[in-house]
Amino acid sequence: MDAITLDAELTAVLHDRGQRVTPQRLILHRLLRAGPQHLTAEELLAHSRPQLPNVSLPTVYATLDLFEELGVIRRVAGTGPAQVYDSRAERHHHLRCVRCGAVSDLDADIDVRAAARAAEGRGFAPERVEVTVTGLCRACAAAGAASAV
Amino acid sequence: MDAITLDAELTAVLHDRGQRVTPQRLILHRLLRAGPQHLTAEELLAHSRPQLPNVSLPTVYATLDLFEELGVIRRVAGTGPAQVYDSRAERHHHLRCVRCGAVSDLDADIDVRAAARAAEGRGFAPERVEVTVTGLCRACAAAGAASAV
DNA sequence: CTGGATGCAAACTCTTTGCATGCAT
DNA sequence: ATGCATGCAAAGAGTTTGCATCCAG
Repeated sequence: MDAITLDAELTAVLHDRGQRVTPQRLILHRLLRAGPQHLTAEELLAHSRPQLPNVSLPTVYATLDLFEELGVIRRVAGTGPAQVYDSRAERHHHLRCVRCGAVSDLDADIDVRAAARAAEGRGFAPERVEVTVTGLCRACAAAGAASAV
Repeated sequence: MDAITLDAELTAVLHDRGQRVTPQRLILHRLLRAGPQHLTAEELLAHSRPQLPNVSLPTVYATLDLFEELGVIRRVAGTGPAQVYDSRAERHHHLRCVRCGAVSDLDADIDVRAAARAAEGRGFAPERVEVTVTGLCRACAAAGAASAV
């Protein structure tokens, strides 16, 4: 299956699966394509309010689960309380600020084969290898240097 | 500061910080050293029951926070509901099963400098680089092959 | 029509907070 | 004696579930 990046593609995939094409799904999908790459369910709900005044949080969660199953989005592994979803499903890596919790993409050519091989050697069937760099983002590093007097 | 792996070292560090050496802290520290490497607060509570019948969950959380601050343990980035703590603080990587959620260590020599350099290039001050391999653990791969008929 | 999807409300889990008591120093 | 740490209870945040209604097919 190819990437799902248009309304028509989402529609086709849903039909194939015998699932329905609802305004909520189409609009949330559009918002995920157009909006911030990393967001929580609550944030997506807030973004959708103008176009879907009555959308509910359970629907947002259900839709995010569905989109994750379709490979449209991914959950970002993290240590905070709220799940962060990533509207880019393709393989890439992340920076996470330990102070403000912000997540941003790290597009770097990291050789990850050693990790996959090591995992296979332990009987593990790797699907994905993700590299996460934790530290201080530019803003927090600056603020930290000032406040750490 | 060196690694804290003995009661005496924990005692010394706590004294240095003007904090108290309580039975709860000592026993939880011992359990973390001796028990499973990856566990949740609830699991640690359960493990501590025999030795600390009255210990409470808030105390476990407070102690885990403290130990994380001391660099004794680490939180494992994940997508599940419950925080998983790792009693090994030294740098290593993780395998996470997408089916059963199990976390295990991956000790592999992965060259992570490219990621750190890329992060620095974006104004990020990297503290740690972690590689997480997601996929199916041996048990779930076997079960999946059977049930995915 | 029919059944999957939605919205609402409530339940549930995990984690944090407030406060009185207790204990390490 | 001092005040940090604990235990209990309750609150809070995030997520899931149950169920009646609605709407896409």
